[in-house]
Amino acid sequence: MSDMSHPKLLGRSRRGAGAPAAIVRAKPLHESAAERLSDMIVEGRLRVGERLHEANLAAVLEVSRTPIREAIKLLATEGLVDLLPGRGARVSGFSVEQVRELFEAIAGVERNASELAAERITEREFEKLQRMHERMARHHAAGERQAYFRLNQEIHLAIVAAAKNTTLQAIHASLISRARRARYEALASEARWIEAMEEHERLMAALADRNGQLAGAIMQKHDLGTAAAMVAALETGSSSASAR
Amino acid sequence: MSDMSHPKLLGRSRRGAGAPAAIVRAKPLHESAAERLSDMIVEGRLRVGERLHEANLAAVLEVSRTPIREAIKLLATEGLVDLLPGRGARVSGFSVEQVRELFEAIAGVERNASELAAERITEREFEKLQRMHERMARHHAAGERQAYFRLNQEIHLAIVAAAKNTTLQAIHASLISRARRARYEALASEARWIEAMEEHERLMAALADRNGQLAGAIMQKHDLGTAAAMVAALETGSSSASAR
DNA sequence: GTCAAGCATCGTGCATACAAAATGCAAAAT
DNA sequence: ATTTTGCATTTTGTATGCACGATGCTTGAC
Repeated sequence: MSDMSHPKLLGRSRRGAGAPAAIVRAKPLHESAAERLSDMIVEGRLRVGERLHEANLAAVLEVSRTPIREAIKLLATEGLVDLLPGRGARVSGFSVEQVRELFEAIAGVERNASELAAERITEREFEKLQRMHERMARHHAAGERQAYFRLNQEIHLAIVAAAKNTTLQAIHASLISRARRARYEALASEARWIEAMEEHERLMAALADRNGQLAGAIMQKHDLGTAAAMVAALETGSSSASAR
Repeated sequence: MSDMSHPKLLGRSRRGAGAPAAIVRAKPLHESAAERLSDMIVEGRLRVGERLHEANLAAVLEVSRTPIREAIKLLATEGLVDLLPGRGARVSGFSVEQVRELFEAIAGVERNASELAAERITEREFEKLQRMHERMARHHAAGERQAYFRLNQEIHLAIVAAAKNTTLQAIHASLISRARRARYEALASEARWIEAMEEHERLMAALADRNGQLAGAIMQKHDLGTAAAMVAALETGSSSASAR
């Protein structure tokens, strides 16, 4: 690497020249850098155990080392990279055991959220959820996996949002972003295609009854099932490194 | 401010001269800076809503702005400060509502942890827990609040550790560190002195029986009780700002 | 007298410079 | 041949410089 494209004196020289009234909001560089790095890791362009060389990344992303360092620190708090003291950062490996832990935690959080959601969901929110659920069911019936999975994710997020607890929501978002990687590697979990749909049906029924305990229990079981499928896929595929 | 104590060429010059085999590990500046800032916020030396002026803090902590900036970013992920885009950081306010959310989340996590702990705790761990519990009971009986609360915290941590899920443990640690501030402001919660002890007794019994569901339920109720006491204390004291 | 525009000042965000630690390699000693 | 020690190089950690945006004050117009 180490090309000669020096960021030099450019950087953020121009702005506002393009769209006039567009509130671009000018996302700080360290933020977009973090997003791009996160994608690079999730998509496997940076492989497990690989070092995050600050100067290289700075050159690739065309910023200086400062925002790169800040971005790496952020990724570290998200668990995407391990920070070695004085020896830089590496893409963190995830063992099957760690994935199991992660999904166990997600299951717990989503159970709590489901219980609270059953108590606090508004009629309006519930109707919206119901519509999403129906759309998902149609995609399921049609065998449209991509759309099905996307809606599935959205529904989980909506339920957590309905719990009306931003702290819980933040924890959930963080865990889900970590799970992205595992999902990406094990693009399987599609074996659960059918049971998962049935569980969602029952979950919706429990929410309709505003039965928190039942909704929580179903959600937890649902998540643990997803986790098991994921772990199984990772264990057979087993191209992923463990590290640590 | 802006004193003339330039860090200049000193910094991390000497090492290893003192203790020979001591693995000092040389904590990076941004890390110790984060800890010191965190303490300053928790202890109220930096008040809610107050701006974190990078140059000032750099002078006070006798480092340059760079590690200060990195530390502030870390505090932001921990929720101790709010990051205004382009306008620096402020000590985040916590409304009573936010405290309620926080403790609701803690209650959920500790319930999950208790359930898992009941399944996974080793005999050895349980015995240690039992001894801690007994010591706590003695402090309780003797009216030694400080020691009582310290052991109380340790027991909660030990139970989470016994759940054998590092992800859950990390979430818990993060939430607890946020709760520190609320606890500091409302140094009350001491009204719960008695019920809390009874709940701990029942919790230990449930763990002894390896009854996860019961242990989880007790723990959650226990935490929600603590939360209610805390919120009540904050509402009467009500010197804390809300911000947002 | 109030409000707005312009200007001075301050502060953050990013870039870059520099020093110390870590790493790798080679040469020498065993 | 293997290991160790010293040196060169790479890379991180910290400091500082610089530019643009934000903030606040002054001055002028209505």
